[in-house]
Amino acid sequence: MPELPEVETIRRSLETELTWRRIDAVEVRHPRPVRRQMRAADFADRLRNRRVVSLRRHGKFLLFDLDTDLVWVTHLGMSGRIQVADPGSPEAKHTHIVIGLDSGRELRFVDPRTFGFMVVLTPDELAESSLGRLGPDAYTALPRSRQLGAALAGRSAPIKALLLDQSILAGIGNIYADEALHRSRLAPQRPGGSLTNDELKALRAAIKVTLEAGLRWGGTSLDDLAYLLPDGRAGRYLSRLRVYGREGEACHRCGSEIRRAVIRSRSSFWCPGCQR
DNA sequence: ACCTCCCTGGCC
DNA sequence: GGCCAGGGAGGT
Repeated sequence: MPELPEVETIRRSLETELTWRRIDAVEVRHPRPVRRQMRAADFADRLRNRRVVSLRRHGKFLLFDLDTDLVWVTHLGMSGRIQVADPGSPEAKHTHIVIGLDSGRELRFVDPRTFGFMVVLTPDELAESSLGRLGPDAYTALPRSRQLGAALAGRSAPIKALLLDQSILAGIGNIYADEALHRSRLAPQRPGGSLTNDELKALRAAIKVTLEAGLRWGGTSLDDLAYLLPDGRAGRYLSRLRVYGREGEACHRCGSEIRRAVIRSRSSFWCPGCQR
């Protein structure tokens, strides 16, 4: 499940393949991935003959700037993958969108669960979209602990739920939220507004270190391989996870048994021994 | 601020 | 055959 480190890894690996490439052909085979396009036909019409100028990311959203003022937005959802391949090479099941490039290669959007989407937006549409309500990027614009505290002040919701709220911080998902909380020794159930200044500092530092670690290892590919790099390689952070998916195993820090609980209908893993 | 739904592959 | 994974939109 692509979170910030996975999406950033994908963005970086696409940069050489896409920058200044012209889009020659657009084939949409399944309507659902373009559901966010107000007029479905706009997707292909707005992409065709445009060049990709730059590749940006905000939270889990990929933003490809075109040589007009249009922005090609991609969200990978739960199971979305972007592949760049030679036309005619074997296609993955659930290849929903195929975009031909003037390099002779093609970009394929593959997404079994179809939670992901692609859409091409004008600046106005972009501002009005959910991207306009995104909080600061958790990696490139991580707020100081003071600002983080201000955002969490008065909130009784569990800190785990607030870390997943993209309007507070953009880019953290279920895995990195649990990992950052373990690093900061905070229990996921703690009310967001209950964190002391020292705890806020620890949390901020933990978010930074956790995202950097994820990035360094190319992100987390779970056993389902829902997330893979565009060249098909897997991220290698899975074996370094400290709590996520480790229910019943020993905490590397204190030896206690990792527990799992459902918080806001999401699995949370934490160590009752060293997270308070 | 919270709940439900969307979707398929994989596993029991 | 049924359940689980879960990001984000939309509704209340």
